[in-house]
Amino acid sequence: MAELRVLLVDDHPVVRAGLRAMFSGFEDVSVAEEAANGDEALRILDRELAVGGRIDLVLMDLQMAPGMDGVTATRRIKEQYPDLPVLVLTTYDTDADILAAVEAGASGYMLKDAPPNSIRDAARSAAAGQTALAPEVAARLMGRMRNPVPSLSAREIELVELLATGMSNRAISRRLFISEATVKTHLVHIYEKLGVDNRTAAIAVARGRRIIRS
Amino acid sequence: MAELRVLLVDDHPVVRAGLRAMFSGFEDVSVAEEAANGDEALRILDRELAVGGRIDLVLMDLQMAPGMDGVTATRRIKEQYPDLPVLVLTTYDTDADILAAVEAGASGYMLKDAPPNSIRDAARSAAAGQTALAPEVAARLMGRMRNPVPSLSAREIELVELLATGMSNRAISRRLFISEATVKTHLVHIYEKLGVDNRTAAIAVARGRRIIRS
DNA sequence: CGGGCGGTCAACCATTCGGTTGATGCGGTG
DNA sequence: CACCGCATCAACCGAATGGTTGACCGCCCG
Repeated sequence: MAELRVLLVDDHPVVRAGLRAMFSGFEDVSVAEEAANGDEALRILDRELAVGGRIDLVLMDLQMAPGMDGVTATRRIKEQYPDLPVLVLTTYDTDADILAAVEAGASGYMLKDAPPNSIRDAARSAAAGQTALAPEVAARLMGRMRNPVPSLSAREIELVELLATGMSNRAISRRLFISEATVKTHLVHIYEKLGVDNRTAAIAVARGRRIIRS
Repeated sequence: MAELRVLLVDDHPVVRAGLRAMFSGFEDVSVAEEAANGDEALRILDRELAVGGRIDLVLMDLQMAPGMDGVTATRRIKEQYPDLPVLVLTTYDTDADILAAVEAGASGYMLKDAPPNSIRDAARSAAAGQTALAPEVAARLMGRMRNPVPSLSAREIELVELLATGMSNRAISRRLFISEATVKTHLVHIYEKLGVDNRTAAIAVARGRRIIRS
């Protein structure tokens, strides 16, 4: 098989250097380009693919300080280049992050503290059109499948995330373009599922269960 | 000058590989050892320095998933090897992290998204006995000096910690053996100091400023 | 010693939140 | 098709929380 050409998207030069060093040990994978944020990644893809260049895989961090975040960048990339696989490589494995990445069209979800071999294997799988999930991530998804009762819906997780930022019901309703009544209905469902009876307790439980990032 | 021998402490293999790759470009700096957490770092130092080995600088991450965190590890290292400089290299630049690192005896505080040159220069400075601060970090410290943020009292911090567990005012009053009225008074003061107007926002701000640990 | 600060408490009122009932529409599944 | 889960909205009420005023005490510091 031809050499795999990868675009790295991560705001940390140190991480980019680490991945570059890691891949340099394999002859069938090479880092073709690097971007520090989503905007830069899109510019590189536009430029590179327009002139007949080749990129086989995007390695995407989710947390990026300034500019476009990883989820948005992933969504944009999949809109413009649906066949280009995007493998998320990040630090956290919360439900909120995983669901957002999957919904945005990611081909896989790996954690940065994984051993180099796993990351390399995941890159190859994703480039081959397969789905590559870290064991921890796969376990969380399986848990949601098997046991849908205690797990929140995607919309409810969205609510809890806003809850945790300290927003009032009114503020949340405006942010999500829904009525305050709907917010309250969602909250009641969330309280039931988490076994609590107020918002601060809901946040505490959601943090403990890694539904949202701590 | 003799070659600088560095101990890397970071739980991410990718980051360690990146730093190793970065330093490999300079002949006067080399990565002598790597540790994935604080315990491992201390074991390596004990073993290495006992047999006459040489370590000139510790590069320390603050966030490490399992085992000893970076601040504790730094404190322990400075207790046992006061002359061994520890340069903190982390992702976040919150006041509490910086102050905790400085209090623990760190010789400097750099951010991972800094350009490789800056990190290399900081490593050299720290090894030479100087203090190395990232520009962003220096700015935050200066800002605190000029414009001290109203800080919470010990009692108020106690309140916020209970708040974050999801307890009601009544529950808090019972836990602390004070009246509900007193709880409310404390909360009003906390809201003023943090610039918010409800409990969940207070928790969010306190987390953001690392007043309470997540 | 006087004033400031932190901690305690009370009474009062407005606002927000929690909880219920009931209802509509949509999409997937047996 | 009928059912069910999800998301949406409304009206209503009691409880909790937010905000204000005012007060007392102990401690430290100038």
